[in-house]
Amino acid sequence: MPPAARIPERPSLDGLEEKWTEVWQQQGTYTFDRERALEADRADVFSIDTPPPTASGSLHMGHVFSYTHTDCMARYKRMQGLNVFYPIGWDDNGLPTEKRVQNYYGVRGDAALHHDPDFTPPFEGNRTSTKAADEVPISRQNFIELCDVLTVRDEAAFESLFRRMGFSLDWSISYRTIDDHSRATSQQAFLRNVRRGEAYQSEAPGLWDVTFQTAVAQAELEARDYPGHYHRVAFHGEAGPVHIETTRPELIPSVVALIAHPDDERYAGLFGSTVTSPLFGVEIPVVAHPAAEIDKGAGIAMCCTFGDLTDVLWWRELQLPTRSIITRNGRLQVETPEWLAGTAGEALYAEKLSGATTFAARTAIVEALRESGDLDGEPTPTQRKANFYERGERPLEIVTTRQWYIRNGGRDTDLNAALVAMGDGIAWHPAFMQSRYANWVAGLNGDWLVSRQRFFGVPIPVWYALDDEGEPLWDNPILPSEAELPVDPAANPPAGYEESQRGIPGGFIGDPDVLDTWATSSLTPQIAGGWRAGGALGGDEEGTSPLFAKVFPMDVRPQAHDIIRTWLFATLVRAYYEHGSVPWTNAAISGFILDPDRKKMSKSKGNVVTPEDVVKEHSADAVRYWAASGRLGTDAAYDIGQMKVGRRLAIKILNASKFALGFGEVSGDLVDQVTEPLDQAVLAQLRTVVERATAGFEAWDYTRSLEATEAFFWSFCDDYLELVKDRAYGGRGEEAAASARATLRIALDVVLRLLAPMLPYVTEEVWSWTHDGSVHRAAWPSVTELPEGGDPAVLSAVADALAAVRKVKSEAKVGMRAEVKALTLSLPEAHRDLVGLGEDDLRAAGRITGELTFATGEGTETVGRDADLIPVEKTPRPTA
RNA sequence: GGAUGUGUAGCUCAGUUGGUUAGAGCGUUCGCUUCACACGCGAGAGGUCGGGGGUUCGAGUCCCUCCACAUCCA
Repeated sequence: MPPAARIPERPSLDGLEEKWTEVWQQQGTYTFDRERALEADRADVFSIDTPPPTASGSLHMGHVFSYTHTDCMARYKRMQGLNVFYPIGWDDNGLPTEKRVQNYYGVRGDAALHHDPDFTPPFEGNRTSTKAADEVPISRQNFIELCDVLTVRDEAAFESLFRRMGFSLDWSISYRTIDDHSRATSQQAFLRNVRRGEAYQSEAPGLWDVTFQTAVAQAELEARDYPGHYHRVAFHGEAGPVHIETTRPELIPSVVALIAHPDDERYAGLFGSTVTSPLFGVEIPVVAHPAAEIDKGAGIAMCCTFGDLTDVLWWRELQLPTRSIITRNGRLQVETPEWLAGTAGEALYAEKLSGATTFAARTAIVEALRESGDLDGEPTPTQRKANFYERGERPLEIVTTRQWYIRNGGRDTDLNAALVAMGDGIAWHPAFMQSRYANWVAGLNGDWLVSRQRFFGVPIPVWYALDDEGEPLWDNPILPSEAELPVDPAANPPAGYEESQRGIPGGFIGDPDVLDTWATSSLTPQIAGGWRAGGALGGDEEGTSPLFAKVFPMDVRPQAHDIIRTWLFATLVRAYYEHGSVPWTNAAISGFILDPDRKKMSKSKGNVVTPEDVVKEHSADAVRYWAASGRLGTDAAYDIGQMKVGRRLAIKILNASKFALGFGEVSGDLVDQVTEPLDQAVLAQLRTVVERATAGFEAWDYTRSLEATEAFFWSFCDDYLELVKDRAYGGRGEEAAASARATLRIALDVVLRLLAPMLPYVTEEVWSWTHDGSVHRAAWPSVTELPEGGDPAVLSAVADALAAVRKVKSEAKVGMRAEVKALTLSLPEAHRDLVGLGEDDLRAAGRITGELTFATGEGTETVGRDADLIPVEKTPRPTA
């Protein structure tokens, strides 16, 4: 079909997204070529460790922003001829999903309940109450089933948006972090960590969220201001009372020492002596430790097991006894602690503290302190920093539990240094992001806690044998073989046991916990790449898929900077252990989206806009244009204006292309037909544009590439197209017309390809008018396809002259169609011959019908004067 | 308090190793029905480059210092 027949009468952006999304899917435009990858070198593949979005409800502009950045690079690499491996995953396991399921269905997981095969949830997204008390407790398995249902539904909505945005993902390579393959991969990696000693279990005090009833890792912490009161409380020493100030008087029953700074002369005399606690009369030592802050409160602190992380530090370094009273549900333990037996406070504990919340216990203790006279003055309000789980609303408690850890350099300086050094094996975009990484790793102070007391996660693949007393043999966990994976120790017995032996002496128990979400998502390169064969990549191989070596280490990890400490770091740790290499050779770090007031967009601030509406209103190309205007590492403003600019650019591409292709057929070798100096000049300019656009992408700076092409395209439309219009219509003979038509076709062909990574829809539409294949599979433009020679200065000189003509008309307030009967152009000496080379085009574009004289002017500007203008006769508008 | 980044026109941003008169888009003002496009076209106004000091023949760019903002970590 000739182009003329394919070009629509009135080109429009409407419907392009539906049309091309469908075509791309049918034709497998973005399909990774597995066979080719297996036969070719690793360098033939460009593999992307796509961030799996958390499928917990809604997408935000940050997704659209960051995924567009990656997609621009993916499309560039594809046009460079690389076999692009661009999988898509969904991070559906973990607490966000559980919370969403809890709220959506009005249910709560309860490990003590049994599976109900006929269970119907009480609500379906129509819940009016959000009170925990109104949630129906259901079994672990029922809860997981609901998680599965809802995540699949959410993922479908995500997919629809991602397709509409034109992300060139290979939808046939997909995974969910909770699917069989991901669970097996995660468990396999964890078991290898266990067998090599990189993972271990430990019973230790750790941060605990009493709302979610789960342990929390350092990376999930958030320090927040939390209001409280300082209580000045007297401890009793031989030489009189010692006053401490505490915000947590309810922990007085668990006090194990009073601690002051070794240089603090106020307390020097007390070090080595003992005091007794108020109300309870427990004898405790007064000791020195440099972590005590001289200028904080009274300068002497009570160390409890455990009020905060400093208590843990003192307890460990000073080898203090353990007197824990806070339990996993955040309440004080019911039994009166043994160290209080026979004390004055034994009755107080039994009557007022047993099973109390920390809040109630505080009230009871303060009241008792008042009565006993140990409270000095009234409590004074204070703001203190308290540790919160990032998704929690109550301060974390510290509870001693048995948990699994993966060594991450937090307790081992050699390992720490090795992991920091791993950052050198990655090209960071932008480079300064590496210091954020190094900073975080160097500041770690504990290993990575991976046990989570939750439901919708990858089960820790471990059982424990029970001795004759029914006590677990913690030190010899029973591990499954890799062939058995995935396993669920809570549902199935280990090899050699019957399910009937669960929980009875001589039998076994399963580890009840699941792995931290990051412990699975830190393996996305392995999951997507087939480190453990199977899954999305298919294949019946055992062990590792042969494809893995062709995609790993991957070429790029795209992500935002807030999760360098979590996702990026964790992925590095796992690759270091399993492969001794970096997981990817580039890290492309996107910034955040800020609202017009420069505040980070977030749900809690209520300033979130939904991408679905934005895309519908402005078009995918327009939204992509906005996103591509944001450089890696730079926070960007949510800017509708920029989207409108993008939309205008897309429409301009449609209209200018229709025009440029509409002058008639071209045939034969186009390059040979370019004979006019002005035409050679525009192609010479275009050579520079190709170089700059390519250099931009090579430096991971798609924005620079876009700017270079866009600037060329606008002046191409405003100046070149106007200049050659008349000639292209045939105004000066067939050969001169052919030169213009060939040039327009050549230039458009190049420009469309240069813009294709950012504006996939409009470029594909226009490309289809003159080509059969997809522009997204076309070769990235090269300077060698453009004719050599040509002087770009010819075009700029003629364009300057045309601008001078326009200015004359504009200042005379006449239309651009006004005829010029006479004009003098004052211009730099060097421009005169250049303008002469395009004088006929200049005359046509400027409607210069009379005498045109040139004068040598000062400076570099071209100025028109002594103009004799004849305005166009205004024909009366037909009255309607 | 520490780390990292940012500060250029009313707004959003470019400005590569120091080198003519600091650029673009949006917005604004004026003008134009121009046979691809009024979702368009043309022309204009608008900046002591956060403050101060220094190096240099020359600084938006390099050094010092201060200020403000942002993110992460204490």
